[in-house]
Amino acid sequence: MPKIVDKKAKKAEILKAAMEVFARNGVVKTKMANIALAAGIGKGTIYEYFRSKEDIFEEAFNSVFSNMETALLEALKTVDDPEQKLKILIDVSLTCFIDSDYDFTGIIVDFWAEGVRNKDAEILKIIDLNKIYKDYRKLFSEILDEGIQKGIFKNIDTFSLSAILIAAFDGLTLQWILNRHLFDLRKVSDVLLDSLLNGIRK
Amino acid sequence: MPKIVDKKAKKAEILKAAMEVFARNGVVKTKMANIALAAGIGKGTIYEYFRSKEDIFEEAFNSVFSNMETALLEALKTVDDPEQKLKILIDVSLTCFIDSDYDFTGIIVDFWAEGVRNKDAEILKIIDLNKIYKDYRKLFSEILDEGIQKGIFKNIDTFSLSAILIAAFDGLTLQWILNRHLFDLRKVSDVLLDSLLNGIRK
Amino acid sequence: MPKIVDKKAKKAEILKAAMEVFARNGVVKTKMANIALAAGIGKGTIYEYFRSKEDIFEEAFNSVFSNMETALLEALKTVDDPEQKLKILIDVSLTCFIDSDYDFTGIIVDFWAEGVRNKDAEILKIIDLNKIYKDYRKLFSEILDEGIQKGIFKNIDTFSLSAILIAAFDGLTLQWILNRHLFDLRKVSDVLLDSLLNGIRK
Amino acid sequence: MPKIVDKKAKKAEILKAAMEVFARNGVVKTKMANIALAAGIGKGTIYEYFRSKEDIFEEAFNSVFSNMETALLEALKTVDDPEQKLKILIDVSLTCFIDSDYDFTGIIVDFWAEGVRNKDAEILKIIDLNKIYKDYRKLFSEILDEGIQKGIFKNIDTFSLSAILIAAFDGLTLQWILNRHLFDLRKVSDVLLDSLLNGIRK
DNA sequence: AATGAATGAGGCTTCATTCAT
DNA sequence: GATGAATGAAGCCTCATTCAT
Repeated sequence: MPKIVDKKAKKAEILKAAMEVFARNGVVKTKMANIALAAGIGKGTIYEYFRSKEDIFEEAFNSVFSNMETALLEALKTVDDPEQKLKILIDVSLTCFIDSDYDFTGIIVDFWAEGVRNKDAEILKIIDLNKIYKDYRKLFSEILDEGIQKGIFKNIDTFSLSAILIAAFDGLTLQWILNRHLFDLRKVSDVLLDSLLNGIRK
Repeated sequence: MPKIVDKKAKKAEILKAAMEVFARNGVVKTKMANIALAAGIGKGTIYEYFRSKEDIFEEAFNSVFSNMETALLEALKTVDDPEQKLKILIDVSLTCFIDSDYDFTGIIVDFWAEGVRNKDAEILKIIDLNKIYKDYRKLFSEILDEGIQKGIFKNIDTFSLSAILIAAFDGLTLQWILNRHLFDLRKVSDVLLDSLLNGIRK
Repeated sequence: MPKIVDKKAKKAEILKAAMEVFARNGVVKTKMANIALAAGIGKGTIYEYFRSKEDIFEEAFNSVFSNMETALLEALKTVDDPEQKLKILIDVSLTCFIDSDYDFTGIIVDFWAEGVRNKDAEILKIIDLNKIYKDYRKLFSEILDEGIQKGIFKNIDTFSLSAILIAAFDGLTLQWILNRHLFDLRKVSDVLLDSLLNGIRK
Repeated sequence: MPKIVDKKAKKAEILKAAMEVFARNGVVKTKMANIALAAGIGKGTIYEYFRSKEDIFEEAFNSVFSNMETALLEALKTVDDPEQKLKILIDVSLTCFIDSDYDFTGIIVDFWAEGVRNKDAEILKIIDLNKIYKDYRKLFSEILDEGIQKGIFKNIDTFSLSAILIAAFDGLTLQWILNRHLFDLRKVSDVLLDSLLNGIRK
């Protein structure tokens, strides 16, 4: 009988190793040999679990964002108040970036770079950053709409506000990545949300 | 009698060609041959003006941000009112992104990705995105401070506000890059600035 | 009590599977994994019966030609008349090519290619196409000699005639492999043999 | 000014080197490194002249057969008599095989093997052995038809005869490749043609 | 000064073979 | 005996850089 291996677990292990290397060196500069070394396996073994380097990237990408989405939707179920929902949305998003097992903030910028560059290419179907932002904006605007319906928020342009809100958090994260000692991302984010809520509360 | 060549002009020409290709294809996917073709010269000639591909990237990076800084400082001289200064700051920044001779929004994300990744490396001295953001925040916060001093603005945390403002513009630009038909970047930016000014005006 | 396996039978099974895949895809393009799959066993198991891929090829090669030789010799026993013997020789040869359980005409060309290339190498002892042709020519020329002795055939150069006869059948088979709808190999072969017999009969 | 190179000549040089290695080791077993070594250039240089290994194979293939066809058609112009034409056809064909600058009999079998295997694949358009045989048969049958029309030959099945004739020469060449000392290919070929002509002359 | 032909280090991927179970 | 997970040697190809002209 052959060695029994939990293929799923091992694949996840390799993926984790790959993402660590991606985060450290960037996707393009990451060599299959690096991933193999990081995963403690041979180069060839990677191909037992992934078809290609691009395949790894794709799975890493999907993993990050689907994990995030799952976490977001899960967390949203726990509360009912729109203001609380917004707070949760930001909190969970930040947790994904900051408190992850390993540091994958760096990888996100790479994903951005790759996603932006490939916005017209065929990879678009795989790494469709545009769709991800669309979904993310929808998540925000639905909460804002709900708040308006419930009479909590003023009658604001929820689309623009969602875009701006997401933009601000993205941008803050970027600056924070560059120098984590400069400010407490969570606190500044809270300030941002509070200012926003102050501005839109009836 | 040797051929007389304006070395500086030719170098600038090559750099411009390089940035066009960078913008179109991304830094990593850009080959020296592409740059040579775009510049209408031979591959070897590039090395008469640049030491390496990385050297070109470095100069491109510096060129973008020093040009932007020059443009910003120049424009700021023309007005006195802090609110006008903020408006100008946004306006010129956007112009750099949107209305440039050639589209270099894509290149920016590459710069981000490269800058973020190299935050700990020795290239840091060359591609020091952290410093660039620091300078940029300073530019904003000085205007905000000026407004506070002049009694126009409330007594706000100018550091955080600068960071948030820049963040929002960065993030909006990113979303806009991904789908330019989604919104008018200039208009949404105006909305953002107006909301901000409304919130901080005395 | 260890599992009892008829090693010979299983080896033959694997060989058969290998030859099917060889015939379908060519020797070089055939992977050990393909053979294992076709044989319904694990990759590792192949190595319980064969030392290497080359070993399989060698056994396949020998199997084809020794089977053919056995079949030829067996069939020759049933008749006495030289003309009938020639007819049988052709008939059985064609049967080996055409009516085999599985199509192994393709594999033959591979054998040719490999045999020709290795005519000077040490594999020569194993895949000695030259010897095979020698034996085959001998088979023909002995029948022709017998015919001459019996006064049925003219006093011809039996060596050359054997070579030419075999050559013609090989070549026809090749053309037929390339386009089986072009002609009926068996009929054209009959025509060839008839013409020959007409030419050499006393 | 850069080094001036006769690209066509160099490409031909590389192709020649490649064919020598193909002939020696077989197409599949030939590595780009072997070709580079044989051509006295670096591995990378090959790619300045050929797109891929397959491209080299294709050009080699076409070169062999188009050269042969050119030589055949050229030679046929010099004579008028159908019998002479057949003699010339055989003579030039053999010259291509035997007296070539370098030994490319081996490569032919590889081409056969490759052509036969790929008879259903997309390479078919490139290495269409079937078409080559068709053309070759046409060449023969037109001469035979001409002979019939001129009243020199009996009213024979020219298609089958062409196929058989080509087959016999192919097959003889194969046996001769395996052991060149066994017989004089040219003499046996003459014998074959003479027998044939004897059989079909009115 | 300018060039582009030449290169080889280095990357991705394949696959025959091994070996722990 | 049987297996298939693991492997690394080896192959194809790319491309930044060099250098002879």
